[in-house]
Amino acid sequence: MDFVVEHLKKHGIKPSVQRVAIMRYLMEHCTHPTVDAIYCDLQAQMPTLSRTTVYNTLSLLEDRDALSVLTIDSRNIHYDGDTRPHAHFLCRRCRCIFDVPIPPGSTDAEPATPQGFKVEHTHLYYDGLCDRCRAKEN
Amino acid sequence: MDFVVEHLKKHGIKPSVQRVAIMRYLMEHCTHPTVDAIYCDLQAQMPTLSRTTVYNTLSLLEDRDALSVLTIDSRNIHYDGDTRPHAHFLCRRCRCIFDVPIPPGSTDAEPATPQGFKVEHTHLYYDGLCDRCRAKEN
DNA sequence: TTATAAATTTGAAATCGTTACAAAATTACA
DNA sequence: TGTAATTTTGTAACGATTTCAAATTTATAA
Repeated sequence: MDFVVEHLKKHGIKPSVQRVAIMRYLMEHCTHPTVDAIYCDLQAQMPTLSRTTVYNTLSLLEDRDALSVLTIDSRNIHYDGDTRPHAHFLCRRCRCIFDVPIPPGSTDAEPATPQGFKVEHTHLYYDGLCDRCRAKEN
Repeated sequence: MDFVVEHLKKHGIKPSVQRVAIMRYLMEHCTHPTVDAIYCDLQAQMPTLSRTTVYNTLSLLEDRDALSVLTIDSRNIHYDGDTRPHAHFLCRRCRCIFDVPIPPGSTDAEPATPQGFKVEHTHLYYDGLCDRCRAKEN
């Protein structure tokens, strides 16, 4: 079975044409796309696709933990189809988001949240300048 | 000299009445306020304060690293006058943001960013349920 | 002090991302 | 095949943020 359909089913989501297309887009692109990027790219092949459907679907995927929501960029929400643990880096100049491995030491560190708190997700974000932009900056 | 004025000067910011009021608000409240919270609260004492000034000032403070911008909540940007390293927890139910100490092990862990990248800020975010909401959830 | 320039603040209008909602289309099921 | 449930769609509304030019305040020089 298609790995995208399988992924949706595993998270209790009925695989409609639109949902599969959106989930596939997320799993096949490592660009951490915004709603708009997903909508614009997919609309080329699915002319009837609605922006609302993209919003609805991403919201559903989020609720079922089938994707990761990146809030690293204050200007736009980005989405990541790769839910395995990894950190992210946002370049403040080109505004690209890069995947970064979690530093070895910090993986095992337990969140120091107060008693009774239930941690469901952890996000490690960096920002600064990527190599290209760092060169251009001077 | 007033510690707020001092803080602004240290970051190369001319301490106007509005800037001091906004920076003071951030330093005296540990609520991680939104633009709206800052604006509404301060307007009670400063009736002529403009929303645009709050936006302008927060943007200036961010550029000069005089505050910390929290992107943990996808619905709203929050601001933190405490720039010392610490993590944050967002409750998905009450949407409160809590300060969390950085877990001992992870502090020294160097970011595993690619060669040539310049890390300027690090953010560690958790989300889930706070103790109160966890109790109510059932 | 007074005049002039520079910096800051203000409010209105525009913009942009997101949500609400009801109708249309599709899918599941009796 | 008919009916109910689910999903998708497009429009309108909403809310946060930005733009922008005028008004105000502050700094500087005569």
